[in-house]
Amino acid sequence: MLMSQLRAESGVPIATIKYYLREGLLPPGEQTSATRAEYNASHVRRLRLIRALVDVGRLPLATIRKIIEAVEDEQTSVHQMLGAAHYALSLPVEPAPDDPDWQEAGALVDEMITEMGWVIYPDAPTRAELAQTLVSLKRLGMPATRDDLLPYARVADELAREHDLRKVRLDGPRDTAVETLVIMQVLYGRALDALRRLAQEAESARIAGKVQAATGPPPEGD
Amino acid sequence: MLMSQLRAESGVPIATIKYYLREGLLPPGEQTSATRAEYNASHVRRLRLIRALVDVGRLPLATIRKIIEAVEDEQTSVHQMLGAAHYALSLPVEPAPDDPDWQEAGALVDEMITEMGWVIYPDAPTRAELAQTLVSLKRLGMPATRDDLLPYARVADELAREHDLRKVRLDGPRDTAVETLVIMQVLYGRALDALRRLAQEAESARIAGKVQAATGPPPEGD
DNA sequence: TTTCATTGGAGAGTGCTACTCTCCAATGCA
DNA sequence: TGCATTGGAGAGTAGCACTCTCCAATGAAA
Repeated sequence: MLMSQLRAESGVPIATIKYYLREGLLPPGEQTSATRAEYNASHVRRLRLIRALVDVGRLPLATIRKIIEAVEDEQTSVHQMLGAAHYALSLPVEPAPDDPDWQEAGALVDEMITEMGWVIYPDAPTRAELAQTLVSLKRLGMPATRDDLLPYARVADELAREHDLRKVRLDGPRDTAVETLVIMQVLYGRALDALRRLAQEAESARIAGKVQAATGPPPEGD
Repeated sequence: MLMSQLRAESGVPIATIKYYLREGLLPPGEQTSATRAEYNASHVRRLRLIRALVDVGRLPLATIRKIIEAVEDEQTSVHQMLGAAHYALSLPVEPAPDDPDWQEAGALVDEMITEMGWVIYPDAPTRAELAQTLVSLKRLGMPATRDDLLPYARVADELAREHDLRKVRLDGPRDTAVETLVIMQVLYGRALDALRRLAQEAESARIAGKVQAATGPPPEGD
């Protein structure tokens, strides 16, 4: 498959494909002559993954590249790749160990992890990310208590056990496993986000008893 | 409160405050002379809201502005404001009515909404956003069925009913209600995202029976 | 009363991301 | 032989979110 066919299959413009090649997001094709390279179905698949993570998942290319690098490093196990993917997906947070709010938030996160019986790497960046979110909530005058947080944790646990990880074939090919996992995390995350909005809208309409007022578009859209 | 004090209270640099004023994200202070304006606690609160939505929620300023405009329009009811906020929060999606994948996804979304007993405005952009996510999943070779989706919908419904909206005082002041709602949607959304990652990590570690390998940092961080 | 740092405001400039465009020589199909 | 296509490199662009510079008016301090 030549680049123009890759473009046709994936829908991604050639200039963008060239850019992804340069950035290392897409592995080079097999060079058949000085001006020809052969691409295959894995390239199409990779392009579709990138586009889904960019368009739907709103992930920056730097994050996608980190995930792809982990996938392509033959040294890492499937579980290390999962760790690397989670590492890449968490927002960078600078811890403020002197801030009492930060300490309190960290303690709450740890307490909740214990309560849920989760075994988590102590330095997992996701811990810090969650703590940061709790700090923000407190600053906004809406501190989250243990009881506020636990329902969300239980729901996350249920979804991870019963659904997210059920789709991932951990014994299958390495790249497929992490790809599936990232897709479950990111795209189902987006779906869950949208579903929460739909549920909120429905519930708000129910409370208000008047549907149209609750759901009309704003005065001016774009 | 002068601008320099507003800066001290909120932690936001003066140049940025000025920028937010220009962009209409922050209402002007009360002008007391040609070179002096008085700010108050509502300005501090607004700045904290903006920073939380930017830093934690990763929302673009354009989205935040739309939400703020809805809040500040005295004409709209609390429920219209909720609609406007959801409208602003949904990713822009261009529908492809000719695409069979799109039609199938839309049908699945409608079926699920009916199944959940939700009453949703027919043109709600969140519908289209969810449909778009389903199309992406299909393109990636992981089509979501009714049974894949319903558990997530049930979870969203439970959280909206039992937690998200419980915190919102719909009978209270307009601005507070929408602010609370947006915070619940966006910040708890981030928290849920992080919790799902923690739960996945814990579950993956449980399956693998080896914690360290699953959670170590990637070969090179930044 | 005279400094002189501060203030509000406007405009231009910056850094980053994610492309997108232009150019070019080598190639390979017609 | 002719000429569009290809791969590759570099520069250019658009949008976003600031950030910097400048300025005259001001008001607190000396």
